[in-house]
Amino acid sequence: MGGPRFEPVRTVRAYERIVEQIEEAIESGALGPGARLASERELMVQFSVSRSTVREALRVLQSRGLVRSRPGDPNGAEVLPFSPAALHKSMTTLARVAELSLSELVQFRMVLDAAALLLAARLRTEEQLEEMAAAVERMKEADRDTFSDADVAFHDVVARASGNKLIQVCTDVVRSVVVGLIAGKIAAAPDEEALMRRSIAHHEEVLAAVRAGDGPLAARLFRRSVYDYYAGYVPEEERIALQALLE
Amino acid sequence: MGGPRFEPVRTVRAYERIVEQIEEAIESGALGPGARLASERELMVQFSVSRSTVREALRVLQSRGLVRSRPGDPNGAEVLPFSPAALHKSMTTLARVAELSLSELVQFRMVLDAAALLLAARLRTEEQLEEMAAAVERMKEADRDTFSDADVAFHDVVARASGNKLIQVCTDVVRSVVVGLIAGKIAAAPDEEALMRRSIAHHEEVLAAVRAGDGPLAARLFRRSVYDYYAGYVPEEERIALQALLE
DNA sequence: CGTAGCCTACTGGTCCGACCAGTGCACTAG
DNA sequence: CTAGTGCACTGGTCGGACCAGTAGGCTACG
Repeated sequence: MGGPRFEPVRTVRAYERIVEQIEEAIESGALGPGARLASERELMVQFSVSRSTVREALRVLQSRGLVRSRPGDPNGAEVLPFSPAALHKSMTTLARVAELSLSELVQFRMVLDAAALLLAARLRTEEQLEEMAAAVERMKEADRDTFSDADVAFHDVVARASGNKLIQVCTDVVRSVVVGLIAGKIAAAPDEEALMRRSIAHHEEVLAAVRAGDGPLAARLFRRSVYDYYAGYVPEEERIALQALLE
Repeated sequence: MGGPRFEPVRTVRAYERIVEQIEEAIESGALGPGARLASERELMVQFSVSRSTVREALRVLQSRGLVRSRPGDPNGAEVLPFSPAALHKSMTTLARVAELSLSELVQFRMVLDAAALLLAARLRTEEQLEEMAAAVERMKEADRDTFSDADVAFHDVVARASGNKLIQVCTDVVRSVVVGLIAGKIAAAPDEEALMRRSIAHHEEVLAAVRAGDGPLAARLFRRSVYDYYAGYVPEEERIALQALLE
């Protein structure tokens, strides 16, 4: 004992090394969006591996949303601009295997969008205010199908105005996961017409608060709005958890 | 014109179909954690595809953190319990390619952990309060290396006490991404000793607020604590964005 | 001379068969 | 009965093959 300290060696697969290298090139910016990787047959020469190994690496990169392959493309795989698709996928998986309840997701949305409003109330530009107002107008004239589009547009502007890209992406992801979950239980929807009218009124109040620069008020109003909108979908015993965020 | 409406056909690759099927089995619970998939050679019979195709599907599932393969394992791939590893990976990628600033990440942490505190102040059990207290005690006796472990432990209990698994996972992910980013610029660290003392004092105040059931106070104190701790790492022009959350 | 259409040289998707280095278990030799 | 060995599997990697696409050059026709 007391000899040289050996470290356990971690056998690392060939395809993982390839993933690491290409990933590094993309994340460091050496390969920007739109750039092309060499063809699989050329990559197998560059990496000195077989095509199977190259392909397994590309599959991983593709599942992470970093590249895309198209058959017949004379160039190799294309480097994609970042998209929250992978984040969305992970969160959807989380929602299913961890059995996330709707109330947990709605809670999360209340937290994130409220934070976005808090920041947006301070940092929004005049132009963004106009965009928000336009979105609310569209909500008024919308029917059942286009209503949520306008709703999304409103909150998208808010998220952008927050100046925090992470908040922007996450609000987007969470919102779509919630919508996906709601879609499954649309049958249980209460009176939609009344919900829409109420939601519009709330949005106008929120917009006014943002315009006035009162972030805390906007956040508070928004949480109330979300609660009102989703409470009908949430089992009664879970509503208490949502109310905890209303204060 | 006016003929039957045709929909564009999306060519779907064989390995994607396999991914879908296995994914569905896992997410629906038909295959729980610890369950074993058949061996690759058997799967290629079941799906009527070649082993390459099976392997590409498994690579994708593996990169999503759903299964793990080990060479020599007499059973097939193992179904893993959900881990936020995939979520973590996606967010790290986002941080790099979207060039997330440290302040954006810290901001996100302020928002999420504050929300966790807000909920925990209402829902925490006596036992969890004791865990939090124990973590703070460990912070007092810790040196530079173990300090952040105790810090993490404290906030982990809080996140658990919030009763929201999504918040729990996301706080964890964001925290480790922040730590990973900080580690790169540890050279720029200000006086750590003073930071630690101050952080401990703040944690005690937060704990007291949680014990008293005053969520808003706990959240406010926490945001201040995070700000004090990280402000030194953040470029001056970005601090304003953080201060917006202090109110 | 210009252009419409074909043709070829690529691409990725899939399949097959093979070999290697591990692992676990049954079987055997002590 | 136990210790040790070998076998029958596993996944990882390789090489070659074929197919269905695509893009762009080339040819033949107007």
